Amino acid sequence: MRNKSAEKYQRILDAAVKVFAQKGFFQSKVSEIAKEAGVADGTIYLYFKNKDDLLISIFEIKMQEVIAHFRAALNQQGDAVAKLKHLIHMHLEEFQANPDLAAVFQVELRQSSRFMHESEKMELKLYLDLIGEIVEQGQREHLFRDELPVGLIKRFIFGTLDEIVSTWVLAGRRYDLRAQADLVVDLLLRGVQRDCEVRGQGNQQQEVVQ
Amino acid sequence: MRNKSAEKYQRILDAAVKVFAQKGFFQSKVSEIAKEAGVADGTIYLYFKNKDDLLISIFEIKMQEVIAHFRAALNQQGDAVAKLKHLIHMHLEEFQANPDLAAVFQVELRQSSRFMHESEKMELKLYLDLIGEIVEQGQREHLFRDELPVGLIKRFIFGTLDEIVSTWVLAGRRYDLRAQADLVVDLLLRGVQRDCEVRGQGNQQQEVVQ
Amino acid sequence: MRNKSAEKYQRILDAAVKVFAQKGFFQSKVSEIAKEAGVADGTIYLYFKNKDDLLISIFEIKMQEVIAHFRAALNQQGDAVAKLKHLIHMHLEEFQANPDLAAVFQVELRQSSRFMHESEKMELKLYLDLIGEIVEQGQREHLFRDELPVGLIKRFIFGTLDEIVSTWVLAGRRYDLRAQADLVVDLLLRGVQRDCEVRGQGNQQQEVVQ
Amino acid sequence: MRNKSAEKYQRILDAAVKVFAQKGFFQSKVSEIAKEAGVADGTIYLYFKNKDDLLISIFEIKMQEVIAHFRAALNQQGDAVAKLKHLIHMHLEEFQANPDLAAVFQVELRQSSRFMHESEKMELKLYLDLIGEIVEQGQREHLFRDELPVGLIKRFIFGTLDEIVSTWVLAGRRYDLRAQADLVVDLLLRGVQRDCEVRGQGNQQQEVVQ
DNA sequence: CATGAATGAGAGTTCATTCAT
DNA sequence: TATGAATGAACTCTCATTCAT
Repeated sequence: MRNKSAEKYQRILDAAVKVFAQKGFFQSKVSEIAKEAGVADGTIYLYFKNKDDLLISIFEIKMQEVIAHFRAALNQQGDAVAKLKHLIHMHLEEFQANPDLAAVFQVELRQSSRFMHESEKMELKLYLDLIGEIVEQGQREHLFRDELPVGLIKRFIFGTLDEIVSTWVLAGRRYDLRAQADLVVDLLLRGVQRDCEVRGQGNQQQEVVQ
Repeated sequence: MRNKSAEKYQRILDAAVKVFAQKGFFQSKVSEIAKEAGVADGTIYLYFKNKDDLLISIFEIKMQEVIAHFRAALNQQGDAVAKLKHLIHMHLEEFQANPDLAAVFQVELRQSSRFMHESEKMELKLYLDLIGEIVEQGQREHLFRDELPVGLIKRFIFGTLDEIVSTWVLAGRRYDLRAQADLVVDLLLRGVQRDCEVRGQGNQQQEVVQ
Repeated sequence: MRNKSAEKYQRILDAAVKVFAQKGFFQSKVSEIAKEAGVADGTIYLYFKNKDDLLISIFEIKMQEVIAHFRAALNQQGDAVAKLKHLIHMHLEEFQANPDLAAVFQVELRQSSRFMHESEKMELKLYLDLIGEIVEQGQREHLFRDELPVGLIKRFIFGTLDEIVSTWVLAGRRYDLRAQADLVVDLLLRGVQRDCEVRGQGNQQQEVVQ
Repeated sequence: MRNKSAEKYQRILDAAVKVFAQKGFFQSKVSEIAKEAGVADGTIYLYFKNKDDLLISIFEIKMQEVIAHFRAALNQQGDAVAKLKHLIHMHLEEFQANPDLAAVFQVELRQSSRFMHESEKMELKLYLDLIGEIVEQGQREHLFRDELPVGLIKRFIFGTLDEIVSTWVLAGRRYDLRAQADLVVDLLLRGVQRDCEVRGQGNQQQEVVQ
């Protein structure tokens, strides 16, 4: 029972990701998602409150998974610079590997009035916290500029990553997102690292947007 | 005649900005916009093809105005660093001064499938070009790192600004956007300037996000 | 399930016949038909593509029924003259018995641009074929003038019947349509029968139009 | 003034015939007719009460012209048989020469609820009267069967002509309508003429529908 | 738990008609 | 008379949600 339920819940969620990614939130019909998931329309309402809830749930579930996964991986890393590098790589790789999810996160999710206008987004805060912890560690380790407020820096880092992914999604996900990872690392570190230790890391450069 | 028409077109456009900003694109009813503009529902269709066209037109018209205005202002500035600083300030001030417009640009516009999926967005390209010109000038003047591809840098700059504004909009436009200008200037310049000339500009810091 | 669906389909079809007959196609609202059928507006769209399709379907379904019914009845008759007489009687009786259907066929159906302009009307062709077969049989039996082209004669017969019914409908269906049957038989037979065998059949006469 | 007005009235009427014929009554927009006539939308309402009135007026005006014209021409003819033959020829030639008018009369006019449902149609009665007079003359001259009621015979004649024209219009006006005139004359005369004088007129036959 | 037929509120859009100029 | 911008009532169709089976 448990498992069957959980499996159907998952199937609906995956179908929703796929359909939302393809058609956009408002263009997606509940009946399409149902068909994609191989269930009846009404069944969806046994697992989710409504269409909006379906979208929000995608975000919440996936973010929880991602945060748990990232947090575990970061514990394997040493100093803040190493952690930040790793986070950036994982962030980009995650979306590269799940392009439909990327589309939903970067575009469709923002079409849910509930998501956009309610200030909840607990999971987003948790992700920002994850970044914030790295920044704080970096400042404690005297690797990061400590005159910068953490609240701003974590948003700066997240914002850059978010923008990179959005641009990639809107450009049709045609180029290799991971290839930009090192460059992004370079740019972000230049912004946040203390002066002495920076200079002369990345001069890598490959595939370029247009 | 001319003026009356133009004035009504403007009134509808402004009403649409206001209503879209308040309610979101899909939640906004054409009849609400009509009422806000003080015209009949049908009148809107004398000036715009449909609801989608209304949204797209807001973007196009406003971008054209902004680009013309910014370009003129930038011509008053000297080197690329001065120009970039000024652009950043203008960008943030513009949205600060027109918060409804900011909401439409950063959130609602992305809800128009036509806007998101059609690769047009000519005006957006023109704005990126404007940034690109500054970057190229900076590289010619040996002020900006020339090993970085212009296409990426201009997106990096735009992306950061875009994200800053989006964050502000989504946070309820409660803090002073312009106050972040100098910090953003600092962060972005650190990323793009050549090593020697950077260091030790901004350590300013004021109002902070949350 | 089967039956419930079929029954609802039928109910909507009958309601449409009634409303179209009363108000005319363009004056009929889908919501009126729904109310008449005792279903929700949206239900109609589960069974018919749109309002136009509803009208076309009335024609197709009813014609299929009529053609099958007529063809079976005609097989009971002997020579072409007997068959033609019987067809005329059945044609007029059918509409007399279903005055709403008559109104839809003779007036409203011609208001559907799809019906009027698309050259389909397969069922109409099938009905003309039915008449054509009688004419051909009549020519084979040397009962009908064989110098006349079948294509014209069958249209002449159908046209006369069609006109008789239209006149009756437009006159408010106030008189007895069947009473004209024998006269029509007389007139049509005079037109198509070979010279020798005609003369002196009908001198019947009763109820007269106005 | 008079003339200018009359000329504009005429222009609008002609434009309406053309547009109604092309698009059908309900698909025709008043603004299209205005453009075709080279006047402003509002101007039409100076000459006609509304869209329906425009359609009715086409019928009335044209019928008045036709009746006057036909009546004059028929006075040149001798007996009822000659007159009927001439009427049939004129009827078919008139529509052949004005195909747009034919489309409006045979199809679009029946889409005006006012035309179809109001029992007025004075002009139609006048035309039926014209035919009726021929029939009465024919009975007086002992050329036509006098056991048949005039009311029926005139409708039979009109109905046949009407059907012939309708069939031609609905078939796309692709064949020569006049070519059928003699055949129609033959068929109709067989129906209404007294037995002795008929037989052996038409064996003509040419172009045939499909 | 699952189904999917049925619901019905709701919104975008059209277009005949008006009326200030 | 003539204009044509403005009006706003009205209608078709969609689709999230429900509930009897």
